Amino acid sequence: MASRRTQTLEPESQEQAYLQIGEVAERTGVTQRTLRFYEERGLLKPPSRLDGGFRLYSEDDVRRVEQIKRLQSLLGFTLAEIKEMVEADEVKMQIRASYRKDAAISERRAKLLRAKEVTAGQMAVIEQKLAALQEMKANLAEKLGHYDSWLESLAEQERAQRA
Amino acid sequence: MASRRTQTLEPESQEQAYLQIGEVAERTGVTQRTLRFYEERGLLKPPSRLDGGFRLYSEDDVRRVEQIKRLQSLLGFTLAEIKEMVEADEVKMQIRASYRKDAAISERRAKLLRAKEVTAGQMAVIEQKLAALQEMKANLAEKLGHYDSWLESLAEQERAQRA
DNA sequence: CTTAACCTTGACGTACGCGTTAGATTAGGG
DNA sequence: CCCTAATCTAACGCGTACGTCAAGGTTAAG
Repeated sequence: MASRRTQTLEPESQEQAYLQIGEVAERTGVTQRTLRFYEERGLLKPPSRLDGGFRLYSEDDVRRVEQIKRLQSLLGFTLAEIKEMVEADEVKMQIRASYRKDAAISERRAKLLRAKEVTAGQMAVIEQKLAALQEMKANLAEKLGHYDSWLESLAEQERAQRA
Repeated sequence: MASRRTQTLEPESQEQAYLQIGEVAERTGVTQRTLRFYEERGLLKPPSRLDGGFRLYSEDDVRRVEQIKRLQSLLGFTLAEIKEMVEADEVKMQIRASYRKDAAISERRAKLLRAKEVTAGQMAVIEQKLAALQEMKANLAEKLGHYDSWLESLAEQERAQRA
């Protein structure tokens, strides 16, 4: 049994600890197919590769996959919508990377404003969903109250009957 | 031009104002195909029919369709999940209908407890989503704060440069 | 009674989000 | 060097949630 799995692929000195696709799949709970699919659809940037062609993911990639799963399963966004959101994050990363660079101030401000705009849009979507959820929660709470009062009245009937 | 559309189909005396499928589609924003599809999948109970076979929907049906749309588009539930939820509502309706009937008290209590259980389950799901959404909102708010402070520091740089 | 608007039941088509082989290649312990 | 687990690409399959004809039947205004 040639059980492999160098899992961290030797974090030489203190470079990134790269992960192969199987590890990422295990840690995130999605399948390898799904990871390749997300790459196809542009949700994950093409990861670096080992000489043989094996994909090498970073911890950032893992975090992104987890974010995708949250957006998808908990909030019901489509992959297309999620792609827009992660692309906004990309912009943010780029800005952070070029922050100390010598880009023109007006250009940097424009980028920042754009990033802020996109984030505000995401915020609006989320607040809309929040409001809808809170309304539903209130409705359910009301129903639960009804059930309880009905149950109470049943109990009363029972006491009356036993008398 | 024989333009039709009796829309309310004569609310004789004060019986229900029935709607044909086209009206329901228009009011709810879904297609007729979707309404028939929901019926196939058990999300809408088979509506009454006109002698010719035309479907006749009630206002309750309209409300149900709107509820389905909310659950689907805002929260990303599948039709299967939504079916469970509307079936819980059916149970509630049945209970309300048989409330004055002479079913055994223990049986009615069992039904009520079951309905309460199901509703509590829905509540749990919603609270989970609420928590996730609030966390995301907090994250986005933090990002927005970062952007603002960056923009401020840019403005400061600009003032220093002009001096 | 005609006719336009509306409805009916199939039945096939489609976009999304992966699942599932199949066949070849690579990695690394023994 | 060999063996086997792990990964690769390519391609077809599948369940969900409808869209989109096709070929008629029904309703109501004129």
